Amino acid sequence: MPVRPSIPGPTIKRLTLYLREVERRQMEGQTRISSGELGRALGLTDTQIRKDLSWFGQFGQAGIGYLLDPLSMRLREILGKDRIWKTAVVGAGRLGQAIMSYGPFAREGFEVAAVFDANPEMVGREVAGHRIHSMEDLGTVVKERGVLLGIVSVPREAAQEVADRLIDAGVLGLLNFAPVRLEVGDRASVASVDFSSRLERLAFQVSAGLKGSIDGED
Amino acid sequence: MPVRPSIPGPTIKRLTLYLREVERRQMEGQTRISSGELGRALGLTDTQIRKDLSWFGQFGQAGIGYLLDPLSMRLREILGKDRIWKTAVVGAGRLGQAIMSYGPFAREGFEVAAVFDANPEMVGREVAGHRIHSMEDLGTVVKERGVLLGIVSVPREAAQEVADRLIDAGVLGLLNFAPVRLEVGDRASVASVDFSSRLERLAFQVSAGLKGSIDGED
DNA sequence: CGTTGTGAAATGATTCACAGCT
DNA sequence: AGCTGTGAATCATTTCACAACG
Repeated sequence: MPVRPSIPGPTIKRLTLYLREVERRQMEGQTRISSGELGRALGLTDTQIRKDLSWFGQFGQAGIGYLLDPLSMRLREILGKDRIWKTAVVGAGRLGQAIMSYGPFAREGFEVAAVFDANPEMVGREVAGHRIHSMEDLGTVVKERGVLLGIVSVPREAAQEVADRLIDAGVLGLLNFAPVRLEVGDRASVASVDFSSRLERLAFQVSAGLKGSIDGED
Repeated sequence: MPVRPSIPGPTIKRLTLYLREVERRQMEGQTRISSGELGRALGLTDTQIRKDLSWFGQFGQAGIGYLLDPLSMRLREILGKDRIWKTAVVGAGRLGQAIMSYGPFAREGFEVAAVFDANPEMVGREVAGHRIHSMEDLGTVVKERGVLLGIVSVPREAAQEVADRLIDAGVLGLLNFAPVRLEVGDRASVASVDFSSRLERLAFQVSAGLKGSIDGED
């Protein structure tokens, strides 16, 4: 993985979108695509796409475009999707359940390897094919199964402690759904999904009369 | 709402975090805060916070900091949280249910005013205190109840059609959970929560050995 | 020709540095 | 002394413009 200067965050985000679109088109039997066509599908400019890809070498053919097979393979490799990521879901409430049963999850190279919940009534039950473990077993189960990523879907108050325990057990990355900043120092990577911040920003956009998609962030 | 030049997207995102932190401290009885203290809590610099706030006038007191009461009031006003936003949830699967029963939702000025699902077995049932309506009734119910925001928690394939129907019914903003770009032209505002893109970016961060929080986007 | 790849220019956002208020 | 508000400088990202290629 030759990544000399550091790749812009926004580029990484778009790479995930390229891969998704490319894979969809592969399934439909398409074999090539130009940066212009891909851009139209995703609401981006052709230049942006070529610039993003140029960070990782040259995969296109001038006058033709990109072949989908090598492109998707390279994107998977860049994004670390050429392996299976074992994840632990902590918090088996409605959100945790929604995440576990999210269809694309498994197909996209992520495996729910363990599920934990603090509620004694949940422990032992099965949700979406996964047996729920007690929080007390978190350390041992996470280590035993070689879990690398943790999904934090617990209430705000419990999030930091869950993060600490996951990291102590050897987890390298956390996906945080709680509305707090997790303090992890340099012990792990953190990404957040902040549902209510997003909703608030939507309300702002509407108030301000801004129309169209305004993602980019978060 | 005096907003002359256009406010940076990242600023708006941070404003939602400021408001959240300020409100928490208000509940704890605190009455003032400096940009430095707020920054420390949120992992941001003091300068950044002052610059963000400066887009909306001057609320601070040199030598003292910011008074929490006027600050939170002004932030709510800026973000459009000085009113109740009626929302419709379309798709009452596990994700839709998780959203509806999300505690902070109501407290934060958003009201679930209607819920719809395409599955006939769901229609008529109650989830988290909300009666599920048939998709056929979407247009009439949304209009009747004056719904302004739509939450799209349906499978990818159905998302665009749901978006179109919500917009036709008068909805001004969409919060999209499906992994597609919704095409809305200038008929509405869209914000997306892209769970799998986030997870993929987390995997990338871990592969690349990048530590610490890396949000910002999405 | 249509399309890629990429330096150079333009735009956007953050950080610096400091004047000014309490 | 402690802190805000802000223009100027820096840094990051996007867009432009165009040479090179099939």
